[in-house]
Amino acid sequence: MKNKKELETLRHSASHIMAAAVCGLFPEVKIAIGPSIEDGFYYDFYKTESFTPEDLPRIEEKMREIIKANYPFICKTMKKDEAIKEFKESGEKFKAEIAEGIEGDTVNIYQCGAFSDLCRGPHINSTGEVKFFKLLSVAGAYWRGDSSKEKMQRIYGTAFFSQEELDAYLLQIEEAKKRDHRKLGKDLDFFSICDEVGGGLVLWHPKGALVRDIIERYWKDFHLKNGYELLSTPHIASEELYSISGHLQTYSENMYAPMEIEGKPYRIKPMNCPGHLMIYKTKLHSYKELPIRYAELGSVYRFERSGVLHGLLRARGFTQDDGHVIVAPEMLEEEMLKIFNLAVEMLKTFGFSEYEICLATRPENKFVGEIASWEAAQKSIESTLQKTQYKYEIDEGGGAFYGPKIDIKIKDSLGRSWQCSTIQFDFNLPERFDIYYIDENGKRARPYMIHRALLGSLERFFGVLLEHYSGALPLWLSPIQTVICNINDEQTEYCKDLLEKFKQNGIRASFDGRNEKIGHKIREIAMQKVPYIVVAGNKEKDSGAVSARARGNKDLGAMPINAFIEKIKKEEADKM
RNA sequence: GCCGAGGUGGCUCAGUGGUAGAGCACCUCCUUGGUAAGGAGGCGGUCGUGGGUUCAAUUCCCACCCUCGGCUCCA
Repeated sequence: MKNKKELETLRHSASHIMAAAVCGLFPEVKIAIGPSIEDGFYYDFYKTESFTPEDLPRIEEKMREIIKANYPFICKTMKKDEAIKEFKESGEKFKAEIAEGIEGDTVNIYQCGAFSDLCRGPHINSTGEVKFFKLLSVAGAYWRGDSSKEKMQRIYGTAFFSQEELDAYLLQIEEAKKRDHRKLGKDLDFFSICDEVGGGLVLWHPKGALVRDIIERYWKDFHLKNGYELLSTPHIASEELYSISGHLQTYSENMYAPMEIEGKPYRIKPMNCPGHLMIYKTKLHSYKELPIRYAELGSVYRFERSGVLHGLLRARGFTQDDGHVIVAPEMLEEEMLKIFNLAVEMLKTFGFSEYEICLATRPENKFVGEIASWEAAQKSIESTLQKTQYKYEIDEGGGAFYGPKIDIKIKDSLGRSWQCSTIQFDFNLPERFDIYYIDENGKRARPYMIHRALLGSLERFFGVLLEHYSGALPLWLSPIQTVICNINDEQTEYCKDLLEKFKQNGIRASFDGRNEKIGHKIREIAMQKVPYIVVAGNKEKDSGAVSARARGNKDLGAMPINAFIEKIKKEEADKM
C-alpha cells in the first residue's frame, strides 16, 4: 500500500498526461490548472465548445499512447519573467496569470514529451508509471471559481496503483448511485419533492413521516434526559427581531423577502437562535441556573439558489435539531465537552462510529469580538478536544464571523463523509441581544452562548441515513418492522390475530392478505427492505407459531409467537 | 445564478415531421398457490409550458419553467 502523498503525485501526473492528450487532440485549448483531489484529479481547459462524454474514450486512448511512450517528467527551472513572456507569446494566458502570482524569481516547468506545464510538482519519474486510470466526467467550471470570469471545461478522472483499487472505486461509484437517497426515497415511498410545492421543499409520505417521528421522539427524549428544555418558536417573525440579531444585515441574501402584516414587515424564520434568546430575556437569570440549555426541532427556510438544491441533502425548508446553551464563562470548557459527548453518543446510536473532527478558528479579517477572547475560546475548545479520544484537525480561519466552532463529519458505509454535528461558539448574539445573568456578587454579567446541532438537520440526516444503510434501516428506525403473509384464505383470521398481538406489543406490523402467491409477496416486501417477514400457513396456524424470515434472505424457521415478539422487542430496545 | 445534459401515462424507459408504444403499478376476472414476479382482459398520455416554421410538430427552431451532473455555497 502506497501512501497518500504518492497517490496524489500519481494522480497529479495523470492530470498532466490528460492535459497533454487533450492538447494533442484539440490544439485550440488553453490549459489552466490540474490538481489531484480526494478521489482522483481534474484539469481545467479553456475551450469554446464543450467536451462531450463521447470525447472521453478518445482522450483516454491518446493518454494510453503517451503512457506507452513512457516520457520522463523533466523539471526545468526558469526565470519567472521569461516564463511569463513565453506563456503570453503562446497564448497561455491562464498559465501566465498563475506564474505572475508565484512568489520568487524562478518557476518550475515540468515537461513530458511535447507537453510542458508550469507546475510546483512533484511528479512521477515517467508517464509509464500511470497504469490504472479512468476519465469519469466533464463539467463546467470557472477560472478561479468566479462566474464572472472565463468559463472553463473541466474533465474529472481518477488513477490508482492497482487495477483492484481502480475497480473497487468504480464499483463504489456504482453502489453510491444505487444508494442515492432520492431514488430510495421514491422506491421506498418515504418522501417526494414536486414542482407545484416548489424546489427544495419536502413532502413527507406516511412511511417517511413515521421514521422522522421515531427520530424526533428519540431526540426529544435524549435531550430531556440530558438537561435540555424543549422550546417551540414561530415560523415567521417581525423583521425587527432579525435586525436585532443582525441577520438582516449579514444574512439577508439567504432570507426570503418580507411580507407585510398590518404595515409591519415580517420574515420567514431562517434561524432559531433569535427566538431562543427572546425566551431567555423574558426574565432575570441567576448564575445558579446556568447553564441553561434550550433545544428545538426548529424548521427554518433559507433561500438556496436553484442549482444547489439536492434532494434532502440541500433543501430550502428544513428542520434543524437546534440547541442553544447559555453558560457562564468559567463553565465553557466543561459544557463544550458535554455537548461533544452528546453528539458522539447520538451519532453512535444511529450507527455512525467514524468521524472527521475539525476545529475552525478565527477568520483573518471579518469577525466580531476581541482577538484575546477568540484565543481564549479556541484554547478552551482545543483543551476540550484533547480530553476526547478523537483526532481532530484545525481549520485555520474557517470559523464563523461570530465565533470558533467544532464540526463533526460522519463517515458512511461507503467511506464518504457528511457534515452533521456542529458546535459553535458565539461572541456576537449575547451582545446584540444584551443578555445577561446575575452573578455571585449580584452584578450583571454577560454569559457565553453556544449553538449546537447534533444531527444538523433532520432532512440531511435522514438522507445520509438512507444512503448509509442503502434504505435497509435498522429495526428500531424501520417504519414497518414486519409484514405478516398468509398462504391462503384459511389463515386470514389467524394472521389478523397475529397483527393485533404484534401491535399490542408495540411492533410496527402490517398484514398482506392479498390473493397472491407467497413468492410474489415475499419479493415485494423484501424489495421494501422490511426487516422481518412472517409467513403463516396451516402448519403455523395449527401449532400457534410463525415462520420468520430476516432481511437478506435469512430463514429463521418456525418459532412460537411470543418468541418472535420477544426477539423484536429486544432488538428494538437495543436500537438495532 | 452560471455551464452542460435531460423533461414521453403513477414508476422505469423505447420511439416518430402524418396527433404515440413496452414493462411494472392500478382495475376486473380466473387462479388458493409454502419463501424474490401464476394467467387473461381492461383503464390510463392534448409527449414540461408558451411562441414560431410547416398542409401537418411530441419530433425542427426560439424563449421560459423544472430536474439531473458540475461550479460556487451550505445544515
